[in-house]
Amino acid sequence: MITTDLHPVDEEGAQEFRSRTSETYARIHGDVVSGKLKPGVKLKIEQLREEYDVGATPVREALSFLAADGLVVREDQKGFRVAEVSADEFEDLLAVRCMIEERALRLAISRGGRKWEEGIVLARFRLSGVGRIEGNEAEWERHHRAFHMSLLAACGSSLLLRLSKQFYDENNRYRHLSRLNHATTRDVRGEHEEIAEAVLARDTDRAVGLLVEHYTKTGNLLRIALKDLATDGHG
Amino acid sequence: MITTDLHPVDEEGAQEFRSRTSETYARIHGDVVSGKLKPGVKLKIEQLREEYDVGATPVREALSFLAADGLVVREDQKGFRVAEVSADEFEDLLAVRCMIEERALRLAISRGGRKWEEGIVLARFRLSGVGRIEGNEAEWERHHRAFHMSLLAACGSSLLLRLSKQFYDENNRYRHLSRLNHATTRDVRGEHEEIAEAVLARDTDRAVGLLVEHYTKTGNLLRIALKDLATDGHG
DNA sequence: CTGGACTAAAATATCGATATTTGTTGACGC
DNA sequence: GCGTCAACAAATATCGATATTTTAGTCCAG
Repeated sequence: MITTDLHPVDEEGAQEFRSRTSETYARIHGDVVSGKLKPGVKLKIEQLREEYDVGATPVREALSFLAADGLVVREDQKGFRVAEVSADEFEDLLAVRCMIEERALRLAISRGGRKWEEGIVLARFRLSGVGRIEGNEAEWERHHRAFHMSLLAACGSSLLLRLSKQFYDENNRYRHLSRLNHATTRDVRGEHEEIAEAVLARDTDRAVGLLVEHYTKTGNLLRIALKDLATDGHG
Repeated sequence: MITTDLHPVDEEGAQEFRSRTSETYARIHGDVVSGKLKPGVKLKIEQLREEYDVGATPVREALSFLAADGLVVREDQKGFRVAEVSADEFEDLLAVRCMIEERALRLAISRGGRKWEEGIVLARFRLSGVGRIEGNEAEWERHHRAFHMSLLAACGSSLLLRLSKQFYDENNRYRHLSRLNHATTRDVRGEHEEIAEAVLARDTDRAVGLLVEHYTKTGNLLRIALKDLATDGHG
């Protein structure tokens, strides 16, 4: 297992953290992904120190980790800032993500066993259960991430899983920044059902096709929203 | 540009660092990749502090960054240690790396222009110039990395480039750990020439085939060496 | 012996303070 | 005016010291 426990929660939320650094990492990570911390914003240590009520060391450590993740950019002697977004970067991300997840999904379908199937069923059930009524946003987000990861869980490659999670989060940031409601725009729930069915039926090509289409559809919407963001978002 | 300047040198070596953190990161990174710091060993802050003559903060920041890179593992309240290696992890790495580089190479060949070609020619020349006589190891390593990256440089995807570099380094660690001499075992120089020729001739399929074969060959040797490492390396 | 609980030592994680660097403002000379 | 440079202010990077947690060792009860 290459990954470190600094990474955000995978399944159940509301864990307790064993270090200030982990907690601070999770919080900043969440704030960047959710768009609360906007692209390009300067991340002043003193400010974050106060915001999260913690010392400078955990803040700097969390930011260092985030920098390697790609969500934050560091420049020596000039501190940290939230990574910029752009249409080009997004295209790049989407394409690489599709490639990674396709591979992971194919492997998972060929290798996955009973336990993997049950994980998908469970994740699908949870996701379908929580409507996106306001207040449940966070919970829906968590279940949505868990669902998508459950599909790949049995791929047998910790590297592919790590990358899938990382890119999921990065893509998610774009979605939030575009204020794209996701669930309201299309029949996302239906798409999830379809994907889950295809996967569980071991219909590999169909599953991959649906998954990539799922991402591409969102991508197309994001692409449009990004243009607006680029034009009026300067300020 | 998502990457941060903490990453190790890409082209010319012997740069000066603008912060203790960068320098410490580069040094630890080098020591892990070169195998001087062996898999599983505990990275005690105090010890590193002394070794690199630097405070605790830069050390911890560098380690946090390395943890996200995957070269180091962190466990809350238990500090850092060098990431373990295993045959399985290596297979995983090799497979993902081939996929990533294949994509990057195809894109580079289709998109690359005059400048990209010149970069390859230059890198090939430099690599061929420095024989692997003892003492030149470091220089050869640098040119070798630069050569492989020059092939992909024009792929147009900063993400693919970032991943390629990361996986190159990780693969390189396995090579060093296996004490595989690389250059002596096969006609590696010839392979590099062949690859460069195919790439410059824009013979995409051949280039990809050669590159993947190049990695796979090394992989096969590493696989053997790894078994030995696993059996007698316990100590 | 064996195992659990307590103690001492080591190492981590964290804070508060300081030195260095960068950014900014405004006076001065051209 | 306009660029330049110096002093000041802000922020970063870094250190040294402290609190907390883990680890190792030891002693006794069973």
